[in-house]
Formats: sequence, C-alpha cells, structure tokens
Amino acid sequence: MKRDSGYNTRQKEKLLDYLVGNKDRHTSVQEISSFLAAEGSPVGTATIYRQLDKLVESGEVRKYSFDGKTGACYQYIGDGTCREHFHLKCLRCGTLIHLNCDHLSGLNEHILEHHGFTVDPAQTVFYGVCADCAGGSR
Amino acid sequence: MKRDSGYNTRQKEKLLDYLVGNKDRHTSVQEISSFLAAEGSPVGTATIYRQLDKLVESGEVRKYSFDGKTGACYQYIGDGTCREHFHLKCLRCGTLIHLNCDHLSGLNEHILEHHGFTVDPAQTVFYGVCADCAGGSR
DNA sequence: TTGCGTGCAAAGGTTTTGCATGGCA
DNA sequence: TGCCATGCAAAACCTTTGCACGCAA
Repeated sequence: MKRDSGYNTRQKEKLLDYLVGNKDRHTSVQEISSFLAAEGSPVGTATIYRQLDKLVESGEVRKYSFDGKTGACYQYIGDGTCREHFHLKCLRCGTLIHLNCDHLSGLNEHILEHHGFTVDPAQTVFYGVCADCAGGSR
Repeated sequence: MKRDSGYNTRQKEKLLDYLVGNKDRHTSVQEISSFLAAEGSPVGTATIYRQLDKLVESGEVRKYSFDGKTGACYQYIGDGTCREHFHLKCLRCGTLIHLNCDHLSGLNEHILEHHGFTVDPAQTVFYGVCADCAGGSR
C-alpha cells in the first residue's frame, strides 16, 4: 500500500492531524477548513479536496455521501487494518463502530457462495442506530 | 402509507413509468430527463426533483448518493415490500440485487444482541461486485 | 373555481480545474 | 534544481427556490 506518498507539507500534516483527532466522527470539508483557519493554519479549499482524494484513494480515509445536500463527509479509518471488518454508522450521532466479529466474517463467504456476489467490506457500511441513541433520547 | 397523494398528472405518470420500468437499475435525474425528452414528453428538472422527493418520502423510491460527483441516484423499490431485506449493489454495472435470505435475516438480530446496534435494512446497502462483472471483464 | 403541479430562470452550494507561485527532497 | 503541492479564482455541476401559468378535481 502506498503510505505517505508525495511530499510532506504543513497543510497535509495539519489535515491529517485533524482527521486522526476526530477518527470517531465524520467531518466535512467546510468543518475542516473552518477549524484549520481558526487554528491559524488556513488551508485552501482546493488543497483540502485534493489531499482528501489521495487519502480516500489510499484507503486511509473513507468518504460518505448521505444525500449530497450537505456535502460529503470524511472520516479517518486507519491505514489498512480496517478493510477486514465491517463498519456500523449511527445515523443520529455519526459515530462509527468498527465491527470485528466472526459471525460477520462468515457473511462474505456466505454471500459469495450462495449469491455469487463479492462484497467489499471496505465499501460497505451498515446504517442504523447505536445503543446510546436508541436507548437514551427518542 | 400515503399512496398516490396529490393530483395525477401526465408528468408524474411518465416519471413513475420510467422508474418502474427500470426497477432493476438505479437512474439519475439527468437520465430521466433525457429519456422523457426523447420520448416526446419532456418534464422540467424541477418537477422531476419535486416528484422524486415525494416518492422518496413515501418510501416508493430509494435515493442513493455515491459520491456526489455524478449526482444522486434513484431507484424504484416498490410500495413497502422491500424494507425487509438487504440490498446488494454492484459498483461496476449498477445492478441492484434484492437479497432474501434467512442467513441475512438473522444478521440483524445478531448485531442487535451482540453489539447493541439496530441496523436499518432500508438504509443499508452492501457494495461489491456481482457475478457477471467479477467473472466477465478484467 | 380552487389549489396543487409545472416550467423557466435564477440562486445557492459543493466540488473541480487552470495557472502561476512556493516549498520539499 | 526538479517536481509536486498550494492558493486563488473561475468554471462546472447538481439541486433548490420564486413566480406565474396550466391543469386536475
């Protein structure tokens, strides 16, 4: 896998810092831009998009598009270890849950054998409501 | 469920015709617009969006947003029967597969019991490559 | 006749692209 | 020094909205 391809720039470092620091949430380009500007390290919008594209390409960051109205969301998922398991994303609080489970691992094989379909765990996300959101507020 | 709320107009009828006739695929607003125009029944873009919104609201049509680049995709899923099972979508040909399978049905319960997460099958789609695309090209 | 549906055009927002400059290696 | 990365601004796109007119009930 390509790790840290390209040059190391301050912008890239700041962007990655923010993403890693918010790995439990998803963020938007707008959010990133505002934050970095407030931090005193403003990064051009085009640069953010270009860097994010590379990170998505390399698999370090995942891109979500809920409805296109609010714009896309991005989330740091690590450097490759997350490809083996599925992810659960809560539609209410935005939390991403990494699901390592034998039961789920067998899912792939089942679908492939019985339905001839090769599921890509890296692309697939289960949407729903997490325990906190389901129990707490209504 | 609200069924066929509002007036019956030629535009609405044509739109629904197209969606139902392509229920095995997803379509874009652009595609719908071009098709209807070619058919001799052009429908304004705004109208298509407005009608689709209603259909999504009523649950007859599902809206997908892959990356926002190509715009959103819509697909007719019927009047409620499709909420019980999962869907597999091929990333190459765009085919949507409706998956009725006991193994998958138990998936929800498993995740709920063991991980406290309530999966919403209506929102969840498995992405991957279908048998045709996997075997055929590349 | 009433009021929703439609079309056109303009607005709003997000994402991409061209080009010259700046900075890493 | 060479080449990628960055910024700015403009462009491209998709989607929404305002307003007047048409059409279903």
